Amino acid sequence: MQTTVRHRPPASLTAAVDLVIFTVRDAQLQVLLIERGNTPYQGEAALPGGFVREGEALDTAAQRELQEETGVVGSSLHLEQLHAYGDPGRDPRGRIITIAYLALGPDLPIPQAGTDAIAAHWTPVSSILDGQVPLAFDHEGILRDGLERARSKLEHTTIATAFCREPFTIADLRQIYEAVWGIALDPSNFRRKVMKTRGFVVPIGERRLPDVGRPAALFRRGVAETLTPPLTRSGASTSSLPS
Amino acid sequence: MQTTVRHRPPASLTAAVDLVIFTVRDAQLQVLLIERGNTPYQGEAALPGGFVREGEALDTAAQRELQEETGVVGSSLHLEQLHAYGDPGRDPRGRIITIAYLALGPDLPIPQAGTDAIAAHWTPVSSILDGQVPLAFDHEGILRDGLERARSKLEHTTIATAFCREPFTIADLRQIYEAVWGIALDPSNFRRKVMKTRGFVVPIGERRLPDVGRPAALFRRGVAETLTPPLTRSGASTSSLPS
DNA sequence: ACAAAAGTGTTTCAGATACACCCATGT
DNA sequence: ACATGGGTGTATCTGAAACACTTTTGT
Repeated sequence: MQTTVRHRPPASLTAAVDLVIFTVRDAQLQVLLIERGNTPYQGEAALPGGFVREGEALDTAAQRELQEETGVVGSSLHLEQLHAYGDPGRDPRGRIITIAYLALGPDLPIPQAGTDAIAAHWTPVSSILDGQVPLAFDHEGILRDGLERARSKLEHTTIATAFCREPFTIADLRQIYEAVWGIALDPSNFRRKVMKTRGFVVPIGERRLPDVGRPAALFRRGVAETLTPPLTRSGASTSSLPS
Repeated sequence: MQTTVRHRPPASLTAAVDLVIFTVRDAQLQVLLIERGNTPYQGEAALPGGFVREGEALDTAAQRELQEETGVVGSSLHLEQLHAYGDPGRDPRGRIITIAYLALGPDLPIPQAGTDAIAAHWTPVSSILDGQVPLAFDHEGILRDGLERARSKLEHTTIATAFCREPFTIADLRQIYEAVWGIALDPSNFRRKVMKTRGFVVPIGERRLPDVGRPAALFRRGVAETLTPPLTRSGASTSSLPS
Protein backbone atom coordinates (compact mmCIF):
# COMPACT_ATOMS: atom_id res chain seq x y z
CA MET A 1 0.00 0.00 0.00
CA GLN A 2 1.55 3.31 -1.00
CA THR A 3 2.17 5.96 1.56
CA THR A 4 3.06 8.94 -0.57
CA VAL A 5 1.45 10.55 -3.58
CA ARG A 6 2.63 9.02 -6.84
CA HIS A 7 3.93 11.07 -9.67
CA ARG A 8 1.69 9.24 -12.09
CA PRO A 9 -1.92 8.61 -11.21
CA PRO A 10 -3.17 5.16 -10.23
CA ALA A 11 -5.23 3.39 -12.84
CA SER A 12 -8.99 3.33 -12.38
CA LEU A 13 -10.26 0.00 -13.56
CA THR A 14 -12.91 -2.65 -13.46
CA ALA A 15 -12.58 -6.02 -11.80
CA ALA A 16 -14.10 -9.25 -13.02
CA VAL A 17 -14.05 -12.86 -11.91
CA ASP A 18 -13.70 -15.75 -14.34
CA LEU A 19 -14.32 -19.36 -13.46
CA VAL A 20 -12.49 -22.49 -14.49
CA ILE A 21 -15.09 -25.10 -13.55
CA PHE A 22 -13.85 -28.65 -13.95
CA THR A 23 -15.71 -31.91 -13.74
CA VAL A 24 -15.08 -35.46 -14.90
CA ARG A 25 -17.63 -36.78 -17.37
CA ASP A 26 -17.30 -39.92 -19.45
CA ALA A 27 -13.86 -40.52 -17.93
CA GLN A 28 -12.69 -37.20 -19.36
CA LEU A 29 -11.78 -33.95 -17.70
CA GLN A 30 -14.24 -31.35 -18.92
CA VAL A 31 -14.62 -27.62 -18.38
CA LEU A 32 -17.73 -25.47 -18.41
CA LEU A 33 -17.72 -22.94 -21.25
CA ILE A 34 -20.25 -20.37 -22.38
CA GLU A 35 -20.81 -19.07 -25.85
CA ARG A 36 -20.36 -15.32 -25.96
CA GLY A 37 -23.46 -13.44 -27.09
CA ASN A 38 -21.86 -10.01 -27.33
CA THR A 39 -18.79 -8.43 -28.80
CA PRO A 40 -15.92 -8.78 -28.42
CA TYR A 41 -15.33 -12.37 -29.39
CA GLN A 42 -19.04 -12.79 -30.17
CA GLY A 43 -19.92 -16.42 -30.83
CA GLU A 44 -16.67 -17.73 -29.42
CA ALA A 45 -16.30 -19.94 -26.40
CA ALA A 46 -15.18 -18.38 -23.12
CA LEU A 47 -14.92 -19.11 -19.44
CA PRO A 48 -18.00 -18.09 -17.47
CA GLY A 49 -17.58 -15.01 -15.34
CA GLY A 50 -18.73 -11.49 -14.68
CA PHE A 51 -17.95 -8.18 -13.08
CA VAL A 52 -17.35 -7.72 -9.38
CA ARG A 53 -20.08 -5.54 -7.96
CA GLU A 54 -19.80 -2.59 -5.67
CA GLY A 55 -19.20 -3.62 -2.11
CA GLU A 56 -18.79 -7.24 -3.13
CA ALA A 57 -15.85 -9.35 -2.01
CA LEU A 58 -13.94 -11.27 -4.67
CA ASP A 59 -14.82 -14.66 -3.22
CA THR A 60 -18.45 -13.64 -3.02
CA ALA A 61 -18.47 -12.58 -6.65
CA ALA A 62 -16.96 -15.91 -7.65
CA GLN A 63 -19.57 -17.82 -5.63
CA ARG A 64 -22.35 -15.78 -7.16
CA GLU A 65 -21.14 -16.40 -10.68
CA LEU A 66 -20.69 -20.07 -9.95
CA GLN A 67 -24.26 -20.30 -8.77
CA GLU A 68 -25.56 -18.37 -11.76
CA GLU A 69 -23.78 -20.67 -14.17
CA THR A 70 -24.30 -24.03 -12.51
CA GLY A 71 -27.28 -23.52 -10.27
CA VAL A 72 -25.21 -24.82 -7.39
CA VAL A 73 -25.88 -22.98 -4.17
CA GLY A 74 -23.76 -22.63 -1.11
CA SER A 75 -20.36 -24.21 -0.93
CA SER A 76 -21.09 -27.67 -2.27
CA LEU A 77 -18.43 -27.17 -4.90
CA HIS A 78 -14.80 -26.61 -4.16
CA LEU A 79 -13.87 -23.03 -5.06
CA GLU A 80 -10.49 -21.38 -4.71
CA GLN A 81 -8.75 -18.38 -6.14
CA LEU A 82 -6.43 -19.22 -9.00
CA HIS A 83 -4.60 -16.13 -10.25
CA ALA A 84 -5.14 -12.49 -11.17
CA TYR A 85 -4.73 -11.45 -14.80
CA GLY A 86 -4.32 -7.78 -15.57
CA ASP A 87 -2.36 -7.16 -18.72
CA PRO A 88 -3.46 -3.82 -20.16
CA GLY A 89 -4.46 -5.26 -23.52
CA ARG A 90 -6.19 -8.39 -22.34
CA ASP A 91 -9.70 -6.97 -22.88
CA PRO A 92 -10.42 -4.66 -25.82
CA ARG A 93 -13.20 -2.93 -23.86
CA GLY A 94 -10.75 -1.29 -21.51
CA ARG A 95 -8.76 -1.85 -18.38
CA ILE A 96 -10.35 -4.91 -16.87
CA ILE A 97 -8.44 -7.14 -14.53
CA THR A 98 -9.87 -10.51 -13.76
CA ILE A 99 -9.47 -12.69 -10.73
CA ALA A 100 -9.71 -16.26 -11.94
CA TYR A 101 -11.17 -18.94 -9.70
CA LEU A 102 -10.91 -22.70 -9.91
CA ALA A 103 -14.02 -24.76 -9.15
CA LEU A 104 -14.14 -28.54 -8.93
CA GLY A 105 -17.30 -30.54 -8.75
CA PRO A 106 -19.03 -33.79 -9.60
CA ASP A 107 -20.63 -34.43 -12.96
CA LEU A 108 -23.36 -31.82 -12.64
CA PRO A 109 -26.72 -32.04 -14.39
CA ILE A 110 -26.34 -30.39 -17.77
CA PRO A 111 -26.04 -26.80 -16.65
CA GLN A 112 -29.14 -24.73 -17.16
CA ALA A 113 -28.90 -21.55 -19.05
CA GLY A 114 -27.91 -19.16 -16.27
CA THR A 115 -29.79 -16.06 -15.24
CA ASP A 116 -28.26 -14.49 -18.32
CA ALA A 117 -29.72 -17.16 -20.57
CA ILE A 118 -26.25 -17.98 -21.80
CA ALA A 119 -25.70 -21.33 -23.43
CA ALA A 120 -23.28 -23.19 -21.18
CA HIS A 121 -21.89 -26.59 -22.00
CA TRP A 122 -19.25 -29.04 -20.87
CA THR A 123 -16.25 -29.30 -23.16
CA PRO A 124 -13.40 -31.81 -22.94
CA VAL A 125 -10.26 -30.01 -21.85
CA SER A 126 -8.26 -31.99 -24.38
CA SER A 127 -10.19 -30.43 -27.25
CA ILE A 128 -9.12 -26.98 -26.09
CA LEU A 129 -5.49 -27.92 -25.61
CA ASP A 130 -5.62 -29.44 -29.10
CA GLY A 131 -6.60 -26.07 -30.47
CA GLN A 132 -9.91 -27.45 -31.75
CA VAL A 133 -11.86 -25.04 -29.56
CA PRO A 134 -10.29 -21.56 -29.37
CA LEU A 135 -11.18 -19.45 -26.39
CA ALA A 136 -11.88 -15.73 -26.13
CA PHE A 137 -9.57 -13.23 -24.42
CA ASP A 138 -6.64 -14.83 -22.56
CA HIS A 139 -8.89 -17.63 -21.37
CA GLU A 140 -6.83 -20.45 -22.81
CA GLY A 141 -3.90 -19.38 -20.64
CA ILE A 142 -6.19 -19.17 -17.62
CA LEU A 143 -7.50 -22.63 -18.37
CA ARG A 144 -3.97 -24.02 -18.62
CA ASP A 145 -3.07 -22.46 -15.28
CA GLY A 146 -6.19 -23.97 -13.75
CA LEU A 147 -5.40 -27.38 -15.16
CA GLU A 148 -1.90 -27.30 -13.75
CA ARG A 149 -3.27 -26.19 -10.37
CA ALA A 150 -5.79 -29.01 -10.34
CA ARG A 151 -3.21 -31.60 -11.34
CA SER A 152 -0.87 -30.42 -8.64
CA LYS A 153 -3.53 -30.31 -5.94
CA LEU A 154 -4.49 -33.90 -6.62
CA GLU A 155 -1.00 -34.91 -5.61
CA HIS A 156 -0.87 -33.12 -2.30
CA THR A 157 -4.46 -32.80 -1.12
CA THR A 158 -7.65 -34.83 -0.89
CA ILE A 159 -9.39 -32.49 -3.31
CA ALA A 160 -10.11 -35.29 -5.78
CA THR A 161 -13.09 -36.22 -3.62
CA ALA A 162 -14.65 -32.90 -4.63
CA PHE A 163 -15.14 -34.39 -8.10
CA CYS A 164 -17.13 -37.33 -6.69
CA ARG A 165 -20.77 -37.41 -5.80
CA GLU A 166 -21.19 -39.16 -2.47
CA PRO A 167 -21.17 -42.01 -1.91
CA PHE A 168 -18.39 -43.11 -4.24
CA THR A 169 -16.17 -46.12 -4.78
CA ILE A 170 -12.40 -46.31 -4.84
CA ALA A 171 -12.65 -46.91 -8.56
CA ASP A 172 -14.65 -43.69 -8.94
CA LEU A 173 -11.90 -41.82 -7.18
CA ARG A 174 -9.24 -43.47 -9.28
CA GLN A 175 -11.05 -42.43 -12.43
CA ILE A 176 -10.76 -38.82 -11.28
CA TYR A 177 -7.00 -39.11 -10.97
CA GLU A 178 -6.72 -40.84 -14.30
CA ALA A 179 -8.85 -38.24 -16.08
CA VAL A 180 -7.13 -35.22 -14.57
CA TRP A 181 -3.60 -36.56 -14.89
CA GLY A 182 -4.23 -38.28 -18.18
CA ILE A 183 -2.50 -41.48 -17.13
CA ALA A 184 -3.61 -44.91 -15.97
CA LEU A 185 -2.99 -45.98 -12.38
CA ASP A 186 -2.59 -49.44 -10.88
CA PRO A 187 -5.91 -50.20 -9.18
CA SER A 188 -4.37 -52.31 -6.41
CA ASN A 189 -1.73 -49.84 -5.36
CA PHE A 190 -4.06 -46.88 -5.74
CA ARG A 191 -6.52 -48.51 -3.39
CA ARG A 192 -3.82 -49.24 -0.83
CA LYS A 193 -2.52 -45.70 -0.87
CA VAL A 194 -5.95 -44.17 -0.47
CA MET A 195 -6.93 -46.56 2.30
CA LYS A 196 -3.78 -46.02 4.30
CA THR A 197 -4.14 -42.24 4.26
CA ARG A 198 -6.27 -41.72 7.32
CA GLY A 199 -9.16 -39.35 6.80
CA PHE A 200 -9.07 -39.47 3.00
CA VAL A 201 -12.18 -41.61 2.60
CA VAL A 202 -14.59 -43.10 5.14
CA PRO A 203 -16.43 -46.38 4.48
CA ILE A 204 -20.17 -46.14 4.87
CA GLY A 205 -20.58 -49.90 5.13
CA GLU A 206 -22.61 -50.32 1.99
CA ARG A 207 -21.79 -51.57 -1.45
CA ARG A 208 -22.69 -50.60 -4.98
CA LEU A 209 -23.77 -53.27 -7.44
CA PRO A 210 -22.24 -52.60 -10.83
CA ASP A 211 -23.70 -53.87 -14.10
CA VAL A 212 -21.05 -56.49 -14.11
CA GLY A 213 -18.45 -57.61 -11.61
CA ARG A 214 -18.03 -57.72 -7.90
CA PRO A 215 -19.81 -55.10 -5.79
CA ALA A 216 -17.61 -52.25 -4.60
CA ALA A 217 -17.53 -50.75 -1.12
CA LEU A 218 -18.89 -47.22 -0.85
CA PHE A 219 -17.22 -44.26 0.84
CA ARG A 220 -17.74 -40.65 1.69
CA ARG A 221 -15.18 -37.88 2.06
CA GLY A 222 -12.99 -37.91 5.13
CA VAL A 223 -11.81 -34.96 7.15
CA ALA A 224 -8.20 -34.96 5.94
CA GLU A 225 -7.20 -32.21 3.54
CA THR A 226 -3.54 -32.91 2.93
CA LEU A 227 -2.00 -36.11 1.64
CA THR A 228 1.05 -37.33 3.52
CA PRO A 229 2.69 -38.93 1.74
CA PRO A 230 1.53 -37.40 -1.55
CA LEU A 231 0.13 -39.44 -4.38
CA THR A 232 2.77 -39.28 -7.06
CA ARG A 233 1.86 -38.64 -10.64
CA SER A 234 4.74 -40.85 -11.69
CA GLY A 235 3.16 -43.89 -10.09
CA ALA A 236 1.42 -44.85 -13.29
CA SER A 237 0.59 -48.36 -14.24
CA THR A 238 2.20 -49.88 -17.30
CA SER A 239 -1.06 -50.16 -19.15
CA SER A 240 -2.19 -47.17 -21.14
CA LEU A 241 -5.36 -45.23 -20.59
CA PRO A 242 -8.42 -46.27 -22.55
CA SER A 243 -8.99 -43.67 -25.20
CA MET B 1 -16.13 -12.33 -18.76
CA GLN B 2 -19.76 -11.25 -18.83
CA THR B 3 -21.66 -11.16 -22.04
CA THR B 4 -24.80 -9.25 -21.07
CA VAL B 5 -25.45 -6.07 -19.19
CA ARG B 6 -25.67 -6.59 -15.43
CA HIS B 7 -28.58 -5.38 -13.39
CA ARG B 8 -26.18 -3.84 -10.90
CA PRO B 9 -23.22 -1.81 -12.09
CA PRO B 10 -19.70 -3.16 -11.90
CA ALA B 11 -17.52 -1.63 -9.22
CA SER B 12 -14.98 0.97 -10.29
CA LEU B 13 -11.90 0.52 -8.22
CA THR B 14 -8.21 0.99 -7.78
CA ALA B 15 -5.61 -1.76 -7.97
CA ALA B 16 -2.46 -1.94 -5.91
CA VAL B 17 0.38 -4.38 -5.54
CA ASP B 18 1.86 -5.34 -2.19
CA LEU B 19 5.10 -7.21 -1.75
CA VAL B 20 6.06 -9.92 0.70
CA ILE B 21 9.85 -9.77 0.37
CA PHE B 22 11.62 -12.51 2.28
CA THR B 23 15.26 -12.99 3.01
CA VAL B 24 17.28 -14.99 5.50
CA ARG B 25 19.46 -12.90 7.80
CA ASP B 26 21.19 -14.13 10.93
CA ALA B 27 19.70 -17.59 10.37
CA GLN B 28 16.23 -16.08 10.64
CA LEU B 29 13.52 -15.59 8.06
CA GLN B 30 12.97 -11.86 7.75
CA VAL B 31 10.53 -9.72 5.80
CA LEU B 32 10.93 -6.19 4.47
CA LEU B 33 8.53 -3.73 6.10
CA ILE B 34 8.05 -0.01 5.68
CA GLU B 35 6.82 2.43 8.27
CA ARG B 36 3.73 4.19 7.02
CA GLY B 37 4.11 7.97 6.77
CA ASN B 38 0.49 8.76 5.97
CA THR B 39 -2.92 7.91 7.25
CA PRO B 40 -4.44 5.44 7.55
CA TYR B 41 -2.33 3.37 9.90
CA GLN B 42 0.23 6.20 10.12
CA GLY B 43 3.36 5.09 11.92
CA GLU B 44 2.49 1.41 11.72
CA ALA B 45 4.46 -1.21 9.89
CA ALA B 46 3.19 -2.40 6.54
CA LEU B 47 4.22 -4.37 3.50
CA PRO B 48 5.79 -2.26 0.77
CA GLY B 49 3.61 -1.67 -2.25
CA GLY B 50 1.88 0.88 -4.40
CA PHE B 51 -0.80 1.53 -6.95
CA VAL B 52 -0.86 -0.06 -10.36
CA ARG B 53 -0.47 2.66 -12.98
CA GLU B 54 -2.43 3.21 -16.14
CA GLY B 55 -1.40 0.85 -18.87
CA GLU B 56 0.84 -1.07 -16.51
CA ALA B 57 0.72 -4.84 -16.20
CA LEU B 58 0.43 -6.32 -12.72
CA ASP B 59 3.78 -8.09 -12.92
CA THR B 60 5.40 -4.88 -14.13
CA ALA B 61 3.97 -2.92 -11.24
CA ALA B 62 5.29 -5.50 -8.81
CA GLN B 63 8.74 -5.38 -10.39
CA ARG B 64 8.76 -1.61 -10.25
CA GLU B 65 7.80 -1.53 -6.60
CA LEU B 66 10.37 -4.17 -5.81
CA GLN B 67 13.05 -2.08 -7.42
CA GLU B 68 11.91 1.07 -5.65
CA GLU B 69 12.03 -0.64 -2.28
CA THR B 70 15.16 -2.72 -2.62
CA GLY B 71 17.12 -1.05 -5.40
CA VAL B 72 17.27 -4.40 -7.15
CA VAL B 73 16.88 -4.06 -10.88
CA GLY B 74 15.80 -6.61 -13.41
CA SER B 75 14.85 -10.08 -12.39
CA SER B 76 17.66 -10.93 -10.00
CA LEU B 77 15.11 -11.66 -7.31
CA HIS B 78 12.48 -14.34 -7.56
CA LEU B 79 9.07 -12.70 -7.91
CA GLU B 80 5.72 -14.44 -8.25
CA GLN B 81 2.11 -13.55 -7.77
CA LEU B 82 0.73 -14.68 -4.44
CA HIS B 83 -2.96 -13.87 -4.15
CA ALA B 84 -5.49 -11.11 -4.77
CA TYR B 85 -7.19 -9.48 -1.79
CA GLY B 86 -10.31 -7.47 -2.39
CA ASP B 87 -12.61 -7.41 0.60
CA PRO B 88 -14.65 -4.19 0.44
CA GLY B 89 -13.54 -2.99 3.86
CA ARG B 90 -9.89 -3.86 3.65
CA ASP B 91 -8.78 -0.26 2.98
CA PRO B 92 -10.56 2.66 4.64
CA ARG B 93 -9.68 4.94 1.72
CA GLY B 94 -12.06 3.14 -0.61
CA ARG B 95 -12.38 0.19 -2.88
CA ILE B 96 -8.80 -0.91 -3.38
CA ILE B 97 -7.95 -4.43 -4.32
CA THR B 98 -4.39 -5.51 -4.02
CA ILE B 99 -2.49 -8.16 -5.87
CA ALA B 100 0.11 -9.49 -3.46
CA TYR B 101 3.45 -10.73 -4.77
CA LEU B 102 6.02 -12.92 -3.11
CA ALA B 103 9.69 -12.02 -3.57
CA LEU B 104 12.62 -14.09 -2.38
CA GLY B 105 16.20 -12.90 -2.35
CA PRO B 106 19.55 -13.09 -0.64
CA ASP B 107 20.44 -11.00 2.37
CA LEU B 108 20.32 -7.65 0.60
CA PRO B 109 22.33 -4.62 1.69
CA ILE B 110 20.25 -2.74 4.22
CA PRO B 111 17.61 -1.41 1.87
CA GLN B 112 18.00 2.25 1.01
CA ALA B 113 15.12 4.52 1.56
CA GLY B 114 13.28 4.04 -1.73
CA THR B 115 12.40 6.76 -4.15
CA ASP B 116 9.65 7.61 -1.70
CA ALA B 117 12.12 8.12 1.11
CA ILE B 118 10.28 5.53 3.15
CA ALA B 119 12.08 3.91 6.04
CA ALA B 120 12.33 0.25 5.13
CA HIS B 121 13.80 -2.37 7.41
CA TRP B 122 14.11 -6.12 7.78
CA THR B 123 11.96 -7.64 10.49
CA PRO B 124 12.02 -11.24 11.73
CA VAL B 125 8.86 -12.99 10.62
CA SER B 126 8.59 -14.63 14.02
CA SER B 127 8.15 -11.25 15.70
CA ILE B 128 5.11 -10.58 13.53
CA LEU B 129 3.56 -13.99 14.09
CA ASP B 130 4.13 -13.42 17.81
CA GLY B 131 2.01 -10.31 17.62
CA GLN B 132 4.91 -8.13 18.71
CA VAL B 133 4.80 -6.16 15.46
CA PRO B 134 1.25 -5.47 14.27
CA LEU B 135 0.80 -4.77 10.59
CA ALA B 136 -1.45 -2.27 8.84
CA PHE B 137 -4.49 -3.25 6.76
CA ASP B 138 -4.84 -6.99 6.19
CA HIS B 139 -1.12 -7.32 5.76
CA GLU B 140 -0.60 -9.91 8.49
CA GLY B 141 -2.88 -12.27 6.65
CA ILE B 142 -1.02 -11.60 3.41
CA LEU B 143 2.26 -12.27 5.17
CA ARG B 144 0.98 -15.57 6.54
CA ASP B 145 -0.15 -16.62 3.08
CA GLY B 146 3.25 -15.70 1.71
CA LEU B 147 5.00 -17.66 4.41
CA GLU B 148 2.96 -20.75 3.70
CA ARG B 149 3.63 -20.37 -0.02
CA ALA B 150 7.36 -20.05 0.57
CA ARG B 151 7.43 -23.06 2.89
CA SER B 152 5.55 -25.15 0.40
CA LYS B 153 7.67 -24.10 -2.57
CA LEU B 154 10.83 -25.11 -0.76
CA GLU B 155 9.51 -28.66 -0.70
CA HIS B 156 8.73 -29.00 -4.35
CA THR B 157 11.00 -26.56 -6.18
CA THR B 158 14.60 -25.40 -6.18
CA ILE B 159 13.53 -21.90 -5.16
CA ALA B 160 15.62 -21.99 -1.99
CA THR B 161 18.63 -21.07 -4.11
CA ALA B 162 16.97 -17.69 -4.73
CA PHE B 163 17.76 -16.88 -1.10
CA CYS B 164 21.48 -17.52 -1.62
CA ARG B 165 24.03 -15.16 -3.06
CA GLU B 166 26.23 -17.05 -5.48
CA PRO B 167 28.43 -18.83 -4.91
CA PHE B 168 27.04 -20.66 -1.90
CA THR B 169 27.75 -23.78 0.11
CA ILE B 170 25.46 -26.68 0.88
CA ALA B 171 25.39 -25.46 4.47
CA ASP B 172 24.20 -22.04 3.26
CA LEU B 173 21.38 -23.73 1.42
CA ARG B 174 20.51 -25.86 4.42
CA GLN B 175 20.31 -22.76 6.59
CA ILE B 176 17.65 -21.42 4.23
CA TYR B 177 15.51 -24.49 4.70
CA GLU B 178 16.00 -24.43 8.44
CA ALA B 179 15.12 -20.76 8.71
CA VAL B 180 12.04 -20.94 6.50
CA TRP B 181 10.71 -24.19 7.91
CA GLY B 182 11.79 -23.45 11.46
CA ILE B 183 13.25 -26.90 11.99
CA ALA B 184 16.73 -28.41 12.03
CA LEU B 185 17.79 -30.79 9.28
CA ASP B 186 20.37 -33.54 9.28
CA PRO B 187 23.40 -32.09 7.43
CA SER B 188 24.48 -35.41 5.95
CA ASN B 189 21.17 -36.41 4.52
CA PHE B 190 20.37 -32.90 3.37
CA ARG B 191 23.60 -32.83 1.40
CA ARG B 192 22.89 -36.18 -0.19
CA LYS B 193 19.40 -35.20 -1.25
CA VAL B 194 20.53 -31.94 -2.77
CA MET B 195 23.45 -33.55 -4.59
CA LYS B 196 21.41 -36.36 -6.05
CA THR B 197 18.81 -34.00 -7.50
CA ARG B 198 20.35 -33.24 -10.86
CA GLY B 199 20.33 -29.58 -11.77
CA PHE B 200 19.67 -28.31 -8.24
CA VAL B 201 23.20 -27.01 -7.60
CA VAL B 202 26.32 -26.98 -9.78
CA PRO B 203 29.80 -27.17 -8.25
CA ILE B 204 32.09 -24.36 -9.37
CA GLY B 205 35.22 -26.24 -8.27
CA GLU B 206 36.25 -23.77 -5.59
CA ARG B 207 36.03 -23.78 -1.86
CA ARG B 208 35.23 -21.26 0.84
CA LEU B 209 37.48 -21.01 3.89
CA PRO B 210 35.39 -20.54 6.98
CA ASP B 211 36.66 -18.92 10.17
CA VAL B 212 36.97 -22.34 11.64
CA GLY B 213 36.60 -25.81 10.24
CA ARG B 214 37.06 -27.58 6.96
CA PRO B 215 36.59 -25.56 3.76
CA ALA B 216 33.27 -26.10 2.02
CA ALA B 217 32.74 -26.66 -1.70
CA LEU B 218 31.02 -23.79 -3.51
CA PHE B 219 28.06 -24.05 -5.86
CA ARG B 220 25.88 -21.99 -8.11
CA ARG B 221 22.25 -22.53 -9.04
CA GLY B 222 21.43 -25.31 -11.43
CA VAL B 223 18.84 -25.28 -14.18
CA ALA B 224 16.32 -27.56 -12.46
CA GLU B 225 13.17 -25.92 -11.13
CA THR B 226 11.23 -28.80 -9.67
CA LEU B 227 12.38 -31.26 -7.04
CA THR B 228 11.67 -34.89 -7.77
CA PRO B 229 11.50 -36.36 -5.27
CA PRO B 230 10.49 -33.45 -3.04
CA LEU B 231 12.38 -32.48 0.06
CA THR B 232 10.08 -33.38 2.89
CA ARG B 233 9.53 -31.01 5.75
CA SER B 234 9.17 -34.00 8.05
CA GLY B 235 12.73 -35.11 7.43
CA ALA B 236 13.98 -33.17 10.42
CA SER B 237 16.96 -34.15 12.46
CA THR B 238 16.48 -35.06 16.09
CA SER B 239 18.42 -32.07 17.32
CA SER B 240 16.54 -28.84 17.80
CA LEU B 241 17.22 -25.60 16.04
CA PRO B 242 19.50 -23.10 17.74
CA SER B 243 17.34 -20.26 19.00
C1' DA C 1 -18.84 -72.12 -16.12
C1' DC C 2 -17.31 -67.70 -17.39
C1' DA C 3 -16.42 -62.74 -17.54
C1' DA C 4 -15.50 -58.76 -15.13
C1' DA C 5 -14.26 -55.89 -11.65
C1' DA C 6 -13.08 -55.62 -6.50
C1' DG C 7 -9.83 -56.52 -3.35
C1' DT C 8 -5.50 -59.11 -1.08
C1' DG C 9 -0.79 -61.08 -0.77
C1' DT C 10 3.79 -60.98 -1.74
C1' DT C 11 8.23 -60.15 -3.82
C1' DT C 12 11.35 -56.88 -4.99
C1' DC C 13 13.55 -52.66 -4.97
C1' DA C 14 14.55 -47.71 -4.23
C1' DG C 15 15.09 -44.28 -1.08
C1' DA C 16 15.00 -42.15 3.63
C1' DT C 17 16.79 -42.15 8.39
C1' DA C 18 20.03 -42.32 11.82
C1' DC C 19 24.42 -42.16 13.10
C1' DA C 20 29.23 -43.62 13.08
C1' DC C 21 33.12 -42.17 11.01
C1' DC C 22 36.70 -39.77 8.26
C1' DC C 23 38.59 -35.20 6.22
C1' DA C 24 40.57 -30.54 6.05
C1' DT C 25 41.45 -26.51 8.01
C1' DG C 26 42.74 -22.69 11.85
C1' DT C 27 44.44 -22.01 16.39
C1' DA D 1 46.78 -31.80 19.46
C1' DC D 2 42.22 -30.34 19.21
C1' DA D 3 38.02 -28.05 17.96
C1' DT D 4 34.94 -27.28 14.25
C1' DG D 5 32.25 -27.95 10.63
C1' DG D 6 32.46 -30.47 5.84
C1' DG D 7 31.66 -34.67 3.82
C1' DT D 8 31.24 -40.13 3.31
C1' DG D 9 29.84 -44.88 4.52
C1' DT D 10 26.48 -47.91 5.92
C1' DA D 11 22.88 -50.69 8.44
C1' DT D 12 18.17 -50.51 8.94
C1' DC D 13 13.66 -49.47 7.90
C1' DT D 14 9.67 -47.92 5.30
C1' DG D 15 6.99 -47.74 1.53
C1' DA D 16 6.23 -47.98 -3.57
C1' DA D 17 5.84 -50.93 -7.81
C1' DA D 18 4.65 -54.89 -10.06
C1' DC D 19 1.82 -58.53 -10.58
C1' DA D 20 -0.06 -62.98 -9.27
C1' DC D 21 -3.90 -64.40 -7.00
C1' DT D 22 -8.52 -64.70 -4.63
C1' DT D 23 -13.34 -62.97 -4.07
C1' DT D 24 -17.93 -61.67 -5.46
C1' DT D 25 -21.21 -60.70 -8.39
C1' DG D 26 -24.27 -61.13 -13.11
C1' DT D 27 -25.19 -63.82 -17.16
